[in-house]
Amino acid sequence: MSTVDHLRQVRLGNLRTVLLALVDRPGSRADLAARTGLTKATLSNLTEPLLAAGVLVEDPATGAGMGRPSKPLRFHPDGPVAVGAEINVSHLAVETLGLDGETLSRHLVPADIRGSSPDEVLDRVAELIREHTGGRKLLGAGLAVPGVVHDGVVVRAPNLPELVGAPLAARLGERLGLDVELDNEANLAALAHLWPKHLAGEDFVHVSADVGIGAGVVLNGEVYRGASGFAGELGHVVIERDGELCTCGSKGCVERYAGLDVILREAGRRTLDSLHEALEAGDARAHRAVTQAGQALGVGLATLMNLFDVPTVVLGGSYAVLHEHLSAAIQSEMDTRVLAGGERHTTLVASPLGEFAVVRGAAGLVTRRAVQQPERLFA
Amino acid sequence: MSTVDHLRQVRLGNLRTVLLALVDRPGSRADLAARTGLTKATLSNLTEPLLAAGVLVEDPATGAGMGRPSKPLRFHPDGPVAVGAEINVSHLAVETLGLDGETLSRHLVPADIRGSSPDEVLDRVAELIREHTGGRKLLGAGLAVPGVVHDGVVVRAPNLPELVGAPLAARLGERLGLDVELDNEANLAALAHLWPKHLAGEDFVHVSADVGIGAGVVLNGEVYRGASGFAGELGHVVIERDGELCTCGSKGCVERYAGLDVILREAGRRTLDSLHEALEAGDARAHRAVTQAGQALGVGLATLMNLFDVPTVVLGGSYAVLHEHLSAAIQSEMDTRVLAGGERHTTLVASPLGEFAVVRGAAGLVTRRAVQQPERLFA
DNA sequence: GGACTAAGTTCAAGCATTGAACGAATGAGG
DNA sequence: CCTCATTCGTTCAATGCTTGAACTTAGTCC
Repeated sequence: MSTVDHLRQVRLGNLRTVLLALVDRPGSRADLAARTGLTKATLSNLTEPLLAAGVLVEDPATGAGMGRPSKPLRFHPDGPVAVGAEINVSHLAVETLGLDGETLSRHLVPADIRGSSPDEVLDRVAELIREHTGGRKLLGAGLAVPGVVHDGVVVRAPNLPELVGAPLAARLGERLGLDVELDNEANLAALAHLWPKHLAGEDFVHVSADVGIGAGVVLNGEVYRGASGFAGELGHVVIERDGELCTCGSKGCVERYAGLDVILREAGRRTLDSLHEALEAGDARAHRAVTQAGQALGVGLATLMNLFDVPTVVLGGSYAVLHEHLSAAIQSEMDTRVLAGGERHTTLVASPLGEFAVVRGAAGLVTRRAVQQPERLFA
Repeated sequence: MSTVDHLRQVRLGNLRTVLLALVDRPGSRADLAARTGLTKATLSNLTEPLLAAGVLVEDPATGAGMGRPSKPLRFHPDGPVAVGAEINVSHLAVETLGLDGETLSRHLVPADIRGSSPDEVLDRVAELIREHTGGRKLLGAGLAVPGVVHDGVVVRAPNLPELVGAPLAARLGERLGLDVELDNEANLAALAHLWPKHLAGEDFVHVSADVGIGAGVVLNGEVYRGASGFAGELGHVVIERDGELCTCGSKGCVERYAGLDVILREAGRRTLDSLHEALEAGDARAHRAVTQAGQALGVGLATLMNLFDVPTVVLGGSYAVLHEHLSAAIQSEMDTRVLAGGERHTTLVASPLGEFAVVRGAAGLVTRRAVQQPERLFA
């Protein structure tokens, strides 16, 4: 720690507070001072370099009352942006996100990834990113994969085993000349519900079924990843100790009863769309399949909630599509199995984000870091 | 924030760092400067008021080499101390703990609490505390109860329902004229393995069976309590969705298979001691009972580890007593059911703390807060 | 006894925030 | 049109923390 490092930390902390307030909504220096608890003097001082760096812009004065009109500050529309990318079994996706939380562009392209080498996949991802972010200054990239990630490397990916072991973050970083952060799709889908806008509170679990079942756990406003990235493996919560054998080696895992493949098979359908149509048409077999899955998922979620004590469950991915037909069974199991103290409720909601939740989270990883480590904005 | 509050925060933060270093072990100003990264000048400055307040003492110079001999600083043996108390179904306990982590006294008295009113119980606790802390300056008290705590109130206590709803922390505080912190015995037993000494790393679960089964979860060096204090309810993790009905309303909870009462019943024994003797003597029925419990507990723990991703499980309470006969079954279930990536291991150890883990944790709550909020030491 | 070494203290310098005073820009009222 | 009230934004001296270098102290080594 050099002489002034401590003071510098204070400044960076205040800068973070100001940026967080601006993510919430634009505001004049005086308004931001009131909202952050800092003084007007400090706000002038802190925002000056951000304006100079082109991160913020000053809007023309708005004279909507007495006194000198304020000049609201907001993120510069041509300022630096973040890009998120998603690698999945059957598609690639990219999204560009501004610091203000606005989506600038999003694209999803079908792609059969299975069998491709990591380098082939990364080439396509890099191309896709370059294609859709031309000209903008990039803060960095977030990359989502369907697997467990630790230290920038995929350590488990039952559905895309080719990716295991390769330093994807570093390799994509080389291709793009950017910092790249790699994370699990479940964690990123959860992050998308937390940043840049709180869509489900500060404590919740986001559950989705795409290939396996993944839960992204948000505790105290932070995605919880565990000591080695394996946290939130809801798919391998045991609900029947002597139940069906799972690919993971255990028995009776939730995934064997509530995985999307199981639901489709039991319902006698090939695709999620076809299943959804059948449900809307009142097909009994489809309803039975979904109800059974909901019950299994509800048992697993009840266990999760008794361990994590989070009040809210967000259904995402395929579960969000099915939620009208799925929620009752889940809720019923949770109601009887989650410990309740007094007025405690468990809330079950469907994600308002569509199929772009994961990429949005990937991009959010980057904008969030930029705000939390504001020194990066001046680089 | 007033003018100098930011600077004061820096100072308090440094004070905390220094105190943490001293909890680790005593040291001279120069040594502490090296360990904390602060300068000798700052260390002189920070420790001066602590010496003046009688929190620290300066030992006589130790001339063990060249140069001016150092005068090690350590916590004053007559300085302020913390007291912990435990209310349980069949006993009360108190422990006095110094800031240096040394136990000054500990007492456990059998007591049948069931049926007593909260005020009666608190009277006895207060008397016990006064009796065993005479003359020492107290930093505060920690109080452990076998139940879920939220905001200083017990909100669930299946085994001591009388305590539910009463503001125990405030009431004991009035009696003693001290700040009192209330917490769950499972959380406090876990804390005792974390503070003042790390006995099991920064991430672990402490599991104990006294009446129910409680898990204290430590994530990133902090006890995780959840949004409303219900976190870590391992006893109500479901291992058989259609299993035995539990008092909580659910079915197939771990507690119905691995609770101490179940083990004793299945083993045909009345007390833990008698069970232990039978196990040592090679009694087959006792071994079967313990093995079955271990299997059930192992399934629940595997689920917990797949959700929290902590590397270590500490067996405490009755489980610690039985661990030689219990561990194999638990470990076997965990080995097949916990997801593993590469070199990941799950470590299962017995708590080195005896029956005083809970009170020690209760007292630790107070010394820990004193170190983390050093301004309290000057009050 | 003198040189050497390391511990602890003193002190001017540096720096982010603050609050008060000040300047700027507008609306209200006569 | 002019003045006053009002609010926004800037300037500036003061504050109090850590720092590093210089200094003092208290021992060992030869």
